[in-house]
Amino acid sequence: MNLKQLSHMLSLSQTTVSRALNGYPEVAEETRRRVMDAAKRHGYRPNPSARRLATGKSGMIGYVLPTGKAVDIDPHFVEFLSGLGDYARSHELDLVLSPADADDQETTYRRIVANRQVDAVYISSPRPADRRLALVNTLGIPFIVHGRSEGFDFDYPYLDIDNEGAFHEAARLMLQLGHKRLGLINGDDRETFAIHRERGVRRALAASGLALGERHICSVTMTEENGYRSARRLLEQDEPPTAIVCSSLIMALGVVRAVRDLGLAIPGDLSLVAHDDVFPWLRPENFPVPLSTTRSSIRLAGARVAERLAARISGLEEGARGEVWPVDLVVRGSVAGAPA
Amino acid sequence: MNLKQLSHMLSLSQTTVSRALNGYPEVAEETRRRVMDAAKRHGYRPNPSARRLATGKSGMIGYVLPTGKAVDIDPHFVEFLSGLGDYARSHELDLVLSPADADDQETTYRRIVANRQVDAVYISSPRPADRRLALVNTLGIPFIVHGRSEGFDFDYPYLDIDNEGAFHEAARLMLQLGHKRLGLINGDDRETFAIHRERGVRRALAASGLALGERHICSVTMTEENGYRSARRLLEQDEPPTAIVCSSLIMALGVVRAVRDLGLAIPGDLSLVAHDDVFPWLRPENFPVPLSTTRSSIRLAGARVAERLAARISGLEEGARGEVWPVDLVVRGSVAGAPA
DNA sequence: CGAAAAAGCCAAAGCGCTTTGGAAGACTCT
DNA sequence: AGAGTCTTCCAAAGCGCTTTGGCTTTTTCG
Repeated sequence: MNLKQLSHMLSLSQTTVSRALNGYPEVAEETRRRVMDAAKRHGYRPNPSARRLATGKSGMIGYVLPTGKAVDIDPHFVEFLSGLGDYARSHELDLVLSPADADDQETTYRRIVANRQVDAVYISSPRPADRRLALVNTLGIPFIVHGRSEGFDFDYPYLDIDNEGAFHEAARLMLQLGHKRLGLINGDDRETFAIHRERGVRRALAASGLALGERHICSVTMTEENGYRSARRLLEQDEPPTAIVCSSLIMALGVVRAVRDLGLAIPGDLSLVAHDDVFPWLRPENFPVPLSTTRSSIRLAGARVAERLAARISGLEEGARGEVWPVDLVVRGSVAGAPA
Repeated sequence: MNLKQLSHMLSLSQTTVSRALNGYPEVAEETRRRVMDAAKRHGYRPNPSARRLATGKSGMIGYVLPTGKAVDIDPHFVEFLSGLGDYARSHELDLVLSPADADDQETTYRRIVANRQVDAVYISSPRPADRRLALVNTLGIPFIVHGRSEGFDFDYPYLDIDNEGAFHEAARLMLQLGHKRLGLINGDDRETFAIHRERGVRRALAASGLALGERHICSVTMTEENGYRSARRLLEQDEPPTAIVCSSLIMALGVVRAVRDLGLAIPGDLSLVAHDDVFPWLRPENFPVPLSTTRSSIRLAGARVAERLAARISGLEEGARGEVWPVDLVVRGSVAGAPA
């Protein structure tokens, strides 16, 4: 059932039927009703390919997926996706993932924009002066960044959590408990979120006249194994930290294992806080010692990004609005006063 | 730069240029070269929307993503996606995720097929007599199932691992080590993979004249917490199992925690084997006691599914070929002889 | 050498929608 | 009543590609 058939059986022109369906004003109310009614009754749905060709709009949002033999997709992605999908579903938005060589995403961005394959894109895990950001900005496709970049002379729309504030609070808590030597097990410090977190910790320390030495920072991809290695590196030096702030629950697993291997105890010998993106399958309260966390649901962020993308596509949102969500600090059993 | 312009500057008809580019035979070799050359030089790329409208082919593969407030996307998905994307990239295939109400995916399948939004789809986590499978089968869109269903009177193309064989081997190993009481911590037993795994364990036990009682089976969604609860349930009964086979590494984390909470030891009091889908961020060799696993890379499966989908789209693969991958049994420190 | 077959190219008709530029009729206003 | 203004609808022109059917020109072969 296509427009031609439908308009023919209504004895109307395609023009009128099309306008009636798309809510244009120049069609009589009664006619519109007739059309809408017939469309529903016959289950007419405009062919998206045709509509796309005519309008250039696709009704889809895009994401360029970096891939490669050595590239692992972040497990956070799936949670973000849950939220995104949840919103997108209720608005009949589809998401197209365009896999790209991790080292050459530009080609892919250019392609999907030139081809008008999607109406908007989102960018995640941005770095300072991220080239993708500059690119989509000049390409002129609506977009939203999940996270933040730095060092641009233009503003851009983003959704981020207050990473600096969160880690500032976490570190401050440790300091208040009397800890003097803090360790930071961070994610890849080429990404802005990690930079912000480190900044937060440094700021808290500075306020107490302390500093964060190079040997008290680890910056690694967030795997259990790296959590373990980092913890050992931190804890096996002279004057090891008595408190650690860690960028992910998965790494925290490794930290806990290392602590145990070293014959230490949490929170007796080491206080631990980790960032929790709220995975359904791994919960901080279920750690051997319930884990204190800075918590922010990445899933909600996904939903919000979808919502804002939809708003941008339909012109409801404009400009470079940045949105920063506060982060909860949830204190559980894994923190205590500094050992004597 | 579109076809019209390109053909005009070559003084050829659109027909010829189109044919030259798409490898049709009725064009002279020299002409084809000229065309290809000019196309490359001017960076001509056919507009996919137009091509779609004309051919009905979209160059994308689809996946219907079940969503909902209470629906969690499986973390395995992201690994599968890595593989899929890796292959898709090299073939300029995009993946479109169509979010659907988890309780009504049929509408979405019908939509993407009717709209010809994608050339093929894949289905994951199938259940016995899975309705999605029957649906896409009748809708006539090329598809591949990742996993298997059961109870249909038609065959279908799939890629699955030998879940039954894997868990049969795992259980047999336990039996050979003298264990008499086995526990199974399985995934959701409405899904075929879980059924197959249970079947494998039962078969191994039966061969030794043993059976798997209801109280020795847990069937739960695969979270750390459920792993913990299941392990406690199994281990706190009279005559608890001395060996457990577990369906995922994530649950195994919970099992390990439970064992520790109960003051037991692995492998002294309990032998443990879990299935490993090969996540980059959680590795069995890094468990407190290196974990024995049945191992199969879900990422490779993703790549293979993409490959086969591409083959189906281009007509290279036909029929209902099923492909079952063997599973490695990797023995590490977490298994030992049954306690006296 | 002439007829038949093959090779090489093209004009034009779709694919199914949106949108432009009117046109006809109804209504308002002087 | 006639001019001007809305209102409501329509024919037709795209959007950029593929594909059908046909038309020349060249090659093949008895």
